[in-house]
Amino acid sequence: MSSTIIDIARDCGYSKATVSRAFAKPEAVSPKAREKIYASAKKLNYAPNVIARAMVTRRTENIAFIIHEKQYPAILNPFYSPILETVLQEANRRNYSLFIGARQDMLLPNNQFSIKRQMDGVIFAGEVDKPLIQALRAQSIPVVLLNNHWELEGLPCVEADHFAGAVEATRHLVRRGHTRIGLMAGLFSKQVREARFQGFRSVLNEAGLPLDTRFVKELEPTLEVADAEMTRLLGEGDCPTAFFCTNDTIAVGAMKAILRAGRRIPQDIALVGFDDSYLSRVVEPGLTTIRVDPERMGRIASEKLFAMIDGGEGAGEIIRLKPELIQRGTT
Amino acid sequence: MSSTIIDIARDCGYSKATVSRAFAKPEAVSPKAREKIYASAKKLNYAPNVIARAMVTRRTENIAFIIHEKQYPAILNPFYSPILETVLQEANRRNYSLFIGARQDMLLPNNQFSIKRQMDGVIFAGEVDKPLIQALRAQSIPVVLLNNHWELEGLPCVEADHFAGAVEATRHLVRRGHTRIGLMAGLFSKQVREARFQGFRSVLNEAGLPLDTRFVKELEPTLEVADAEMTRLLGEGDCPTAFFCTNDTIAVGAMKAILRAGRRIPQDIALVGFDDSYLSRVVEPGLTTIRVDPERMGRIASEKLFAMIDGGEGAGEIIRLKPELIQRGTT
DNA sequence: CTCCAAAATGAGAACGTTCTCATTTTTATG
DNA sequence: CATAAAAATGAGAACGTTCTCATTTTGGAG
Repeated sequence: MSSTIIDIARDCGYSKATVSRAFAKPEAVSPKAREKIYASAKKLNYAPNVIARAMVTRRTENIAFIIHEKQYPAILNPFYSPILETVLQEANRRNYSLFIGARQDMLLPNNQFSIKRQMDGVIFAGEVDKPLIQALRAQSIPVVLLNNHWELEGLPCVEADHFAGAVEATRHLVRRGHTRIGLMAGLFSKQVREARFQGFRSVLNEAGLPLDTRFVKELEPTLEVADAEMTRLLGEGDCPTAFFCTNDTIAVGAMKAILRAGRRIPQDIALVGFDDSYLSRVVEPGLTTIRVDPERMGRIASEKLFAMIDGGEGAGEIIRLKPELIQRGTT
Repeated sequence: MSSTIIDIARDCGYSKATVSRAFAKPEAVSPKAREKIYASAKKLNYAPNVIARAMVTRRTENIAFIIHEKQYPAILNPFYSPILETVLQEANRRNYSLFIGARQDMLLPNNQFSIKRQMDGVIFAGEVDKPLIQALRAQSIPVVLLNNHWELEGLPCVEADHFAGAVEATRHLVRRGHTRIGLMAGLFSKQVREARFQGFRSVLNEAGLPLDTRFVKELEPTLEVADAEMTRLLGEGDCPTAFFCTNDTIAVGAMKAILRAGRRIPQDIALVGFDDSYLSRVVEPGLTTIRVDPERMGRIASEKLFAMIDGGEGAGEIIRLKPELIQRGTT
C-alpha cells in the first residue's frame, strides 16, 4: 500500500541507507541527494515507518501518563488535567508522543503485569499501584511518580506538600477570626488524606481551638456528595463559620448548598478549597484556595523523566512543592 | 537488557513460533506448553515486544485523538474532554491505546505532513485541518471528524446539530416571554459559528423580534473575556433581559459579571449556554444549557473509526446529533 | 595534475516478532 | 492395533528501518 524506503531508493537512484539518513539526519546528506530524495518521497507519498525505526533504535519516542484507576476518569480530573496538559506539551517539545494509559492495558495473557506498549518512560499519577510499578521497573522503564511517593523503592516523585497546604489554609481561617472551623475531607489516598488532616489538626491545636468531630466529614470528592453533605450540616444546629475543604470540587459543592440555603459567602460561612483548579475561578464569589502550580509539577516531572530516559539512572529524590494561598472571595 | 522470545524459547525448550503463539493466541498452544512458557517468561521477565509485533502484523493498536491547535489546550477544553474520555474508554475496551496528538508532531524534515507515529486510525476534532487530513488519507489511514464536517472529501463526521441547538435555546427564551434577547457568540470555526448564529436569528425572525446589534457580540470563548464583555454590556443602558451564549464557558463568565453587579439570575437577566459541560453544574444557580451527549458522540465516532480499521472503507456519512435543552436555574 | 583528507554513499547485518507451510504428535474411530 | 484426522509444533522468510564499516566521490593544497 504505502511505499517504503526501498521504493524511494529505487526511484531516486540512491541507496536505502542514504534515504534513511535524509530523514533521520538530513545534514549528513548532500543537498543534491536530499532534494532528489524528498522529491521522490513526495511523489510516492513516502513517510518513514516509525515502527521499523523504533525496532532498531530501541526508542519509541513515546511516554505514557497513567492515572491510578481510583482517580478516574483521568482526563476529567480537574487536578490532574492541567498537569497532563503540561506533560503533553513537554513531550511534544521533545518530539515525543504522549499516550494516556489505563490499567488493564498492561495485563498479559499469562497474568504478568507489563507495559504492553513499548514506552520510553512513564509518569504515574495518584495512588501508587505497586505491582504495576514493580513490573515496569523489572523491564527497566523509567518511572516518575506524581503526588504519591514510595520511598522504599527510591523512585523519584514530584508532589505537593499536602501538610503545609492544609496548614496554610487553616491558618488563614484562624487569622480571619474563625474559632469554629469544620473540615470536609475527600477520600483520597491514605498519604494525601493523612497529610492534609494532620495539617488541619496541628493548626487547631496550636491555636487552642476545638476539633468538633460532628463537623469533620470524610466524603467522596464529588460535587453532588459535597452538596448533599453540606445541606445536611446546615440543617444541624451550631454550624461552624468556616470550612476547610480538601479540594476545590468539594468546596464548590459546598458553596452550592450554602448559597441555595440563602446563606452568604463569606459573611455567614467562609470556605477554603485546595488545588486552585479551574473550578475556583468559575464560581462567584471566586474560591479562596491552595495552589500548587500544576504546570510546575508537570514540567518538573517531565524533566525528571526525560533526564532518566536520556541519562540512565535517576536519583529517587522526592521533590515536594510548596503550596501558596490564593485569596479570592470566599474568605 | 530485557529478554526476547528467543531467550524464552531456549529456556523452555520450545521454538520461538510456539512461544509467540502462547502470547498472541494462547488457545492454539497445548496447556502443557503454555505452562512451561509462562513459567520461563516469568522467570526471565519477558514481555512481548509490541514494536516488533506491529512490524509484522502491520497494526499498532494505537489510535490518535487530535484537536486542532485553535482549540488548545486540548485536554482542558470542557467540551472535548468528556468526548476524549469516552474515546479513551472505547479504545481500551478494544485493547487499543490512545495517543493525544498535537499538530507539530507530524511534520517531516522535508516539510511533508504525515502522521509521524504509526496509527491505525485518527479522530480529528474541531476545525478541519485540510493539509494534514489529506496527508493522512494519502497514507490511507482511517479518519473520523468530530464536530466539523468536510463534505467534499466524503469523510465520516459526527457532529452536533448546531443550528437546531441554537433554535432550541433561543426558542426557550422566547417562550419564557423575553422580547429583548442578546447573543454572546464564541469565535469558533466558521461552520459552528454560522450554524449557531443562523439558529438564533431564525427564531427571532419567526417570533417577530428585533435583532439589536449592540447586543450581539463575538468574542474569544474564555471566562475572563466573557466576564469583561458582560460587565461592559451591563454598563450600557437598555440591557436585554436574556442572553444566548454559544457555549457554557461564555455563559458562566457572563454569570460572574451579572452576579457581581448585584443583578439577579434569572429574575433580572436569564441565560442559556451551550454544551452542558461540567461548568453548568458547578455554578449556582445551575446553568440552563443545550446538551449534545458527549459520550454518545465519542462512542459513535469510535465505533465508526474501528469499523473503518477493521472493515476497510467507511461511508462518509455525516451523523448529526440532536441537541436537547437542559433546564436549570438560569431561566 | 597529484595526493590526501573529508564528505558522501553503499552493502548488508541486525532489531524481535508473526506468518506460512511443512512436519510431528496426539486423539478418535473402526 | 492400524489408520485417518486433528492438533501442536518447528523452520525460516518477512516486516522496514538504522547502524557499522568499507568504499567511492569531492574539494583543496601543493
